[in-house]
Amino acid sequence: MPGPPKWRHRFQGHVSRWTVPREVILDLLCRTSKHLSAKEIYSYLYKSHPGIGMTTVYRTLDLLARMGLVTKLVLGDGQSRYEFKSSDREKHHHHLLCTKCGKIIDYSEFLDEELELIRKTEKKLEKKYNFKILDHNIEFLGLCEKCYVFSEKRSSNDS
Amino acid sequence: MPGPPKWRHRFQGHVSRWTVPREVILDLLCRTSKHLSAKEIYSYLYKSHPGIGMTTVYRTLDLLARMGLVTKLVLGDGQSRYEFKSSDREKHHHHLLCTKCGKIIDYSEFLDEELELIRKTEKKLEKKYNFKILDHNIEFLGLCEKCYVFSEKRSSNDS
DNA sequence: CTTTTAATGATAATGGTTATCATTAAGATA
DNA sequence: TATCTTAATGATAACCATTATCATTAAAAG
Ligand SMILES: [Mn+2]
Ligand SMILES: [Mn+2]
Ligand SMILES: [Zn+2]
Ligand SMILES: [Zn+2]
Repeated sequence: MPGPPKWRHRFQGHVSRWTVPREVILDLLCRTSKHLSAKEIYSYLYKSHPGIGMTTVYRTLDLLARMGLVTKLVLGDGQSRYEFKSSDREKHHHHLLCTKCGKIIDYSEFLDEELELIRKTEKKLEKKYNFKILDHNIEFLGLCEKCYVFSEKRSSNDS
Repeated sequence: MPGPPKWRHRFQGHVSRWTVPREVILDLLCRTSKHLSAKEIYSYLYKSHPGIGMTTVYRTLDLLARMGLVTKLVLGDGQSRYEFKSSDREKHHHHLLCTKCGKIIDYSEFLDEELELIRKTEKKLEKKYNFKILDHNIEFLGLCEKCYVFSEKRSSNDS
């Protein structure tokens, strides 16, 4: 337990020991806005903590996800990605996903209306399907700016 | 090309040959409302067409997805799932996903308001992020009826 | 029917994730 | 602070969905 156990209090009731890998992985995720894969996290931490193994990265990410501190994104590119899940509503966001290059854009504008409708829909769905709704995913798929202009050039050349 | 080539016309411009595996896989998907994995499709077809290999199932599903006839669902349970994507708007739907048992519920009620808001949001996002939106995913995560009552029993026993 | 070659399918390879298990170290105790 | 208990770790192997290879097959054109 070297350094200030910045996140220890969060672990009450979830696990019995607050360890270096857990501190460091959570700390990395809360400092970045990127959507990191396990391997990327491993590679990044290797510089400062070469002792941490891949297995522990996976186990810790799974733990953090179960605790609700981290969101696991499964986007179909072969590896899961993880992002810190801030508790304050300001940072709640949804995603734009480029199906060509994999780019991920967070957006949090226009959410007020969106979330209001979601609440209403959730209530109706919970009642109709006897389903306890705990979270939602909203993502828009398409082409980012770069990929779009590229595909336009191609289709004009293919004439 | 045994039997009526029910789907052949759809392939114009996409591929040069309309084959038995393609016909049979697409036919299976359009007849079921389930969300089938590649292995499930392979197993099912094995009864009537033992010659079709797993590789072809994967290749065909990928083709159908690129053609827009099928939707690929990546839900994080280790295998992708596929469902027929009807062109008529009546059958457009979103999903309720049970994070405990993996159950998938299609819902198409309450979509009018939802889709209207989506259109508006899409326009704003396309403008702001120079992003060409082609599709959307909306899913609600939680516990299905069975898994919810089970978790309630457990927590009351744990007192 | 013959030809062309897109498409197939048996097989091996890939790669992300998980299971094993001996070792380590967090936190409790004295 | 030194010692103890055992949760947690990490090296390694195993798992398994998906993809790559390549010889063979069969759509469909002539
Ligand atoms: Mn994000
Ligand atoms: Mn569905
Ligand atoms: Zn892109
Ligand atoms: Zn369930």
